[in-house]
Amino acid sequence: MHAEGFIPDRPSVSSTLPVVGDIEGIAFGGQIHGYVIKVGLESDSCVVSALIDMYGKCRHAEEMVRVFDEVGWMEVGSCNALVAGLSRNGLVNNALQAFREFRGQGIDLNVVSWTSIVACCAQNGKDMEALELFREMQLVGVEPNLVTIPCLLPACANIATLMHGKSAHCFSLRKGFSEDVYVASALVDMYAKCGRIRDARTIFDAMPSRNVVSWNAMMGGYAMHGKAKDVMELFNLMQTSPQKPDFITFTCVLSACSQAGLSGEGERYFYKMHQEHGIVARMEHYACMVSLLGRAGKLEEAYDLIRGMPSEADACIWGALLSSCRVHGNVRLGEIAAEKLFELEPGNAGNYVLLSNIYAAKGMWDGVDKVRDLMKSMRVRKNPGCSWIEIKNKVHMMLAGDKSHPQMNQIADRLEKLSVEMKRLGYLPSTDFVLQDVEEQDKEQILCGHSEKLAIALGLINTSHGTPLRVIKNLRICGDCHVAIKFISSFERREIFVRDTNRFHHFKDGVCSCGDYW
DNA sequence: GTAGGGTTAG
Repeated sequence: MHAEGFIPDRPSVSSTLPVVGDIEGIAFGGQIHGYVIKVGLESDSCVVSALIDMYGKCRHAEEMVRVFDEVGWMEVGSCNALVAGLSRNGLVNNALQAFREFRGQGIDLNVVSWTSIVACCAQNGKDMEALELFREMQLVGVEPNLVTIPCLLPACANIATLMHGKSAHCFSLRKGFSEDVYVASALVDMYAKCGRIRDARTIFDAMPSRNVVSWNAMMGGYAMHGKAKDVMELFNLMQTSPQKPDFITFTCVLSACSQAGLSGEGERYFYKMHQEHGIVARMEHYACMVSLLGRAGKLEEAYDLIRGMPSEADACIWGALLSSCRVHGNVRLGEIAAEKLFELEPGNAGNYVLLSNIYAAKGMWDGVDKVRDLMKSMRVRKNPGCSWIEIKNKVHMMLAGDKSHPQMNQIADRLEKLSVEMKRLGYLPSTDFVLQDVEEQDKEQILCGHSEKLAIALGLINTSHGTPLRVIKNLRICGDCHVAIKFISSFERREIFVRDTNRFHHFKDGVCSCGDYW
């Protein structure tokens, strides 16, 4: 425009800035900001919103806030841009604080404002807050729209609250939103993560149009449920559709192969990804491949792959190697991986726990002690285990060792009876999974207090015979609990789904869908 | 003719 002698005005500036933000071109964005001041557009509301958006997208949060503060007045558009910008920069608490302030100031917040804050919470691990704000927006008379729903659904999916997810689904059906590709893709994801993989597929099949996210959500769901065959079938079906797979599609395919132990298949996909689809392998793909080879027992090959990588391996990759070493009891490579991980993420307790489990499985107690001392000196504490179960539309949260649940006496009774029955059938408590420095008999007690066992006992007490139980855990499932739940699924004749940080374990008739490798 | 909110993995 400049070259041709035109003078950019308000609309030209307002429509150029978001593009600058999208490509993170702060140098150009700063120039436009200078131009805005020069020609006196700095108090135009559209221009201000666009500037805030641009600085937010370019990760210049301080400058973003400065622009907002300097205007001297508040208007809903720039407030919305600020909340979104804070959220995008991971400043959740600031976003929540700003939002409360806007409400206090009597700003007339609209559906965009409320959707932004719901999205902010859902994207930053504040799932309960997202649900609460969604309820509140309706209480104050702001009607959720087509965009609000896919912002809310990931929160339902994260904490697996089928009740809230279903209610958002019903809302979408009533409002005619359910065929929107964003809404439907988010529904597929939500149902899959709530353990309802078949419902997810029903939604997927009914979609009038699908984009790559829809396909990925469905394949990711199958992968999480350990259904590698379905992932590959869907991948083939996708080839006949107009949608091209992207790098996420391949993480789904590769992780599915890894879960199912299909190392040959996985290696072929890894090759095809580059050769036939022109997708360059990222860290995530290497992590899948390491896990794929490692879980198949090819630990040396996995280590070779890491050493042959074009760039330094990240924590996900070393973590995949360490997990595989835990599965196959490889102390040497486990120590190598752990050393890297202690360097890359010294505060991550999970890595110490894995290494300790490797030592414990080999009876190397001095190793176990060494890890415990290291954790002490690094001031790393094991995250408390936490499990949820939804029973009759109420979510119950159980913390490891917590005795505060109102039905605690019944839970303890039930666990005692389960323990007797399991031992009769040959269960031996695996006290190796207890990392604390306590007496052997106390270890068994600690295992009984694991959150997943508490949640399952609660579910058994409060649901009728034969009802499937669905439990979500914040950490990887404990090895002793995994054994115990297999027994329970068998003699209680219950299907039990446990979603841990990685995947679903579907226990039925004494076996688990993961085939005991995870 | 202009700004501000959207789903997927590891």
